[in-house]
Amino acid sequence: MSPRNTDVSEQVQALCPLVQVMGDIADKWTIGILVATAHGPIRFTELERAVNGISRRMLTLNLRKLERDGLLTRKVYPTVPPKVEYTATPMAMELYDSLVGMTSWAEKHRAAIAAARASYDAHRAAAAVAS
Amino acid sequence: MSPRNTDVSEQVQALCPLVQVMGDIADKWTIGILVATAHGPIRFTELERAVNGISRRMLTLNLRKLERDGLLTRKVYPTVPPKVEYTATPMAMELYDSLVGMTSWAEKHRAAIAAARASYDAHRAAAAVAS
DNA sequence: CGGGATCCCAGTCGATACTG
DNA sequence: CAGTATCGACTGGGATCCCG
Repeated sequence: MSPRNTDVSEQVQALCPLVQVMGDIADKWTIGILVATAHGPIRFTELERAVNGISRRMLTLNLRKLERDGLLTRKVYPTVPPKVEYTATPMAMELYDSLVGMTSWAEKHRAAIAAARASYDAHRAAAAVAS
Repeated sequence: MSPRNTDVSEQVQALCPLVQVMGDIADKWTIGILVATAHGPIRFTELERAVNGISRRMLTLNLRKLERDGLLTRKVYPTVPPKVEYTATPMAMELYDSLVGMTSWAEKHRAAIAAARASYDAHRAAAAVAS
């Protein structure tokens, strides 16, 4: 075995596919990409604009990851200039419903969350002064 | 303006609270913690075991983040030894339904995902040999 | 147009040790 | 028990250049 015991966590990952899968889905960009692709085939540059603030590199990386997981299909049209379309698979469409639930929840409660943060920060600032 | 144009993304973050909120929720550990806390008050060490593979540090960090966002309440019992309970707020309970949807989706499709990965990797390995 | 390859910094994470 | 503090390793992710 490896001298580093870092692989304890690797073993956990191996034993728990759920964590593995969720770790892939529940990442900063994946949700946005999935939501963007769920409305039908979409091109690379369209995605780049659709997913607020993502870089070309991260978009590519995430698209590959999702393609690998079988959530997206990549269709290349050998034209000039090239054209590539990404489409959500049925499996991804199933997930999409839960995703919509999350985003609508976020939209509904974002004001409350902002308020909670402000309150929390104010409280901690006061505590810092008192110290 | 700053010489670096890195802060373009910072501006995007500021303009889009949704991305901000989702970035917090859709992280590797948050989902697990939320699911674990949704079943009633739960103690720190119980959480540590419940959330598969999380380190003590990350647990603390995430708990603070969720508390700040108003999703968790932290109740301290000044006993010896100390006892701290974390409870999901109503807002978090609303989110919980979508979370369950995601995890059950993951559980349902994890085999298909594993197969897709294997197929994808095999395909790429073959392509590498052919090069 | 849709990437791949490389560089590199900043932040994040895990391991470990210490504390009330 | 429930954290905090510190440190080093790793990596996410932007910038940049290039290619079919």
